[in-house]
Amino acid sequence: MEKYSPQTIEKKWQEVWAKNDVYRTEKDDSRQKYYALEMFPYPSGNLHMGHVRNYAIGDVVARFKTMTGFNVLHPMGFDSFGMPAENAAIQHGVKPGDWTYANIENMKRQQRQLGLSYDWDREAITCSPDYYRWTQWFFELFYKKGLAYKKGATVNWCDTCGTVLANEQVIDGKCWRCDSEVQKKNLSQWFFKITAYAEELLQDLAKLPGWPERVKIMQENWIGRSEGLEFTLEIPELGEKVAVYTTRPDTAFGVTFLALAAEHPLMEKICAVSDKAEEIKAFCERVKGQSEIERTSGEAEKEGIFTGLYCVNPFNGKQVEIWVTNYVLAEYGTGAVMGVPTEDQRDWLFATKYGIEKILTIQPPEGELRLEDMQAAYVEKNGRLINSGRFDGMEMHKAMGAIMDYAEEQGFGERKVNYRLRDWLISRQRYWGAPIPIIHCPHCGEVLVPEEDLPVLLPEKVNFEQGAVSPLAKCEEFLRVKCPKCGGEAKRETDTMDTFICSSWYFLRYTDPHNDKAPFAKDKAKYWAPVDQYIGGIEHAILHLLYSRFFTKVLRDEGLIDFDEPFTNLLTQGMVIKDGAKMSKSKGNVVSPEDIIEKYGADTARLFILFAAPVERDLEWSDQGVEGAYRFLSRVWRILGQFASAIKNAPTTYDPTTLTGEEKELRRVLHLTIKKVTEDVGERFMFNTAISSIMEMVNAFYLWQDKALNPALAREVAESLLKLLAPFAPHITEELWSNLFGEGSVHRTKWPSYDEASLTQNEIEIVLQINGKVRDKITVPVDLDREAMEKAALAQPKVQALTQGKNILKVIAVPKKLVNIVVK
RNA sequence: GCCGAAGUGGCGGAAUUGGCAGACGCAGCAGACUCAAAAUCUGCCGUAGGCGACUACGUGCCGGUUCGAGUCCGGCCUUCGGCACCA
Repeated sequence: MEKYSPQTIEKKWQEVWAKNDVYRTEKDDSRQKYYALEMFPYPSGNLHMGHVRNYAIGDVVARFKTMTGFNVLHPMGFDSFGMPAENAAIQHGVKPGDWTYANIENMKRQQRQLGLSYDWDREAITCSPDYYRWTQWFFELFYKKGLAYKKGATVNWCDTCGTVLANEQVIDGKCWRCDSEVQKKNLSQWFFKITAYAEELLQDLAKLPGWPERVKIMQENWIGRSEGLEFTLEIPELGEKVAVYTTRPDTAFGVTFLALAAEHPLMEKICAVSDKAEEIKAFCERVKGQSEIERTSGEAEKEGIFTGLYCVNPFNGKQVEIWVTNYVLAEYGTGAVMGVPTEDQRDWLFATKYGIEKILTIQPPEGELRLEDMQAAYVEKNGRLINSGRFDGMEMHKAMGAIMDYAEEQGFGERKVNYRLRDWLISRQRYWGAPIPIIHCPHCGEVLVPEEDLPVLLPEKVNFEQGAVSPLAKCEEFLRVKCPKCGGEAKRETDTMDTFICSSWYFLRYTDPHNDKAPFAKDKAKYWAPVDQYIGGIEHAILHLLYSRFFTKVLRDEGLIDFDEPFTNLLTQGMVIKDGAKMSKSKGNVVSPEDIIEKYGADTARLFILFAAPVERDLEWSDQGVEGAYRFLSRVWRILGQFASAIKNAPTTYDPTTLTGEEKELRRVLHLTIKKVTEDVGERFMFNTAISSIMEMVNAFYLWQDKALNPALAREVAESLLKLLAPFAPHITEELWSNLFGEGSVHRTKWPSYDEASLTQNEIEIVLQINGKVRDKITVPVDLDREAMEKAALAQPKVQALTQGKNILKVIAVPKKLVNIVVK
């Protein structure tokens, strides 16, 4: 027999599969669909192990679902706009498109080497004009629906990348991609109004039982809904009112100062009348210069400056000092906060530092708080009100409602729901993105590019010079355009779109990838979408998944699709770790998938990655573990080779009752394995235990290597073994299938079912415990009842010896499991 | 600080509903085969004590519930991930 040679057989079958188009999928209303999707990659140049893990998991799901009878959609594409392509252009003079497409070709080659069951005919590449035409079309849709708008904003600016970053893309004050310090800059920017869907994005998390709880919690926290009271305080000296938002209206009588953000709109008027105007201006400038991270860091010192002005607390008429501070954010709430030192720890620290008055307004249920003894604010949410006028003595939760009622009756406040979520800043001052299809006309203002003129193509001839301005803004040929409305000279918008927009709808494009009349046909999307199983890294738990959910809801409201949520089930895979740290070039612990494939083959790489850890947990890479996976596949190769001639000549059907006892046991193990693998793959996503049970079955098969085995049973074992292993190791199983059974592909066979009757055993080993400790084991008939079990247990010599002279208090018998004798 | 996840042999991990802790694999040890090595096959492999049948201990720590706890409850500790002055 020939030796197992993955290099030869893998290449051979990949060519056969490609030639015969075996993974091509078509809409078929007579069959139930299943949409399996892995997050598409950015074409950085090479696959890493994280990709391999992602695709291996997805491929098992897709192949398993195909074998169990579903019409499976399993596509792949590339999220191919983005900065690295532009950086390559700047640094090496390569065109971003050339660089990107070369990388795509290389990564596709590596994906093909893995033997993944993709329908490549459905490939979506976001930087292709056929694709971004529709990304622009969606922008126009959002614009027409009032969900895309422009506003001046203080934005996060990354000097290295020369672009604006969304708040969500700033990590620790640094650019999420290049890691350099983020600055503040004021620019006019395009936004998508995701906040219009805040409530639904929050509520609909309940419609996602197939999502990991932790992901839903992260999204919930990100949306950050709070209920509270917004009320206004008068500033008599200015003849103005200032609004504050609070989630603790019960503390409203304890307000002793008002804290304003440095960016607050009233600042100018305050400076006009304050005799400390210069100081205040200087303070505000300094605070604005600080990065958001500096201002919001937990360690940062709370700072402020008294404006010399006062406002009036409408609840008790008390005069309240107005301060400007560094710890109040302009973007959240109203940019002004009521300061209650006794019941908010930040306010406590601030008031203590600057000697501001403190008024205690809540007493805990037990004991008495005294201001002079307090070392920190009382932040517990229970107690009764004091120093709060008519609300004195009221339980605080009741008081919240009563105080809000009062504010609404008096007309100076109203209940309000606030969200932490901010609108999505989509403008990028970059070249390598989808151009925003807007024309700025001196007469007509903002004009959408007519639909028939889409796509707005990226110009080929552009200069890439290091600098902060987008190459598009310097490209005359792109810039100059006639106004579609009046025909006069006009200028194109030069901002491009955040790449998260491209990836917010790609799963819909896969359902109808070649459509040039629409982003997708409604009937095709209706058949295939939503995605049944989405698989990807936890790092996308918020941004990508939230944006895709937002897109889905807008498209649903437009009538393009008829479902609320894009991804019915979500699987978040763990990272691939080596030597205790995530694989990365800087740490020098990278293992190249191509090297592993070259040495052991794709089947080994896939099998190891799926066997070494449960999919949701981090996976520690082990070169020796890879060896083990290779040894296992070689074992399968050898044992099936050994039985090959017997299997080929064996009858296809037989009567299992004619088997010998030992043969029946082998058949029992086989059917037990079928049951286990079916459940582990189909219901639990426990691929590691599925593989281990296949290994156990192969071990049982191995015991027969030198013995005569019923050839029909050998055939049944071989057939089922290859089918069970096929989703994990598609090449070796296809080769062996072809060798043993001739025509047809193992991947087009029906998943094996198990014979319940074969699983039953006549006898079973049960455990005998005394006081919960295992003392003996006996073999009994499987259907023995409790009473007989007790009797059998008590008759055991060892049990008798150990219970001699002791009181038997109780005997617990659990059929098929154990007997526990409680003695004293 | 808040939220979330995890903690089991030398290592990765298993134990699905409260019922034999350590499946499967890796590493290690011994043997078979071989002139020899590799490959392969077989056996052993939690800790301590014992020649041994065996005994005691053992799932991060302390307590509880239960005939019985890795699993449930209460309180801690550690590690990892996310968020972090959100009013």
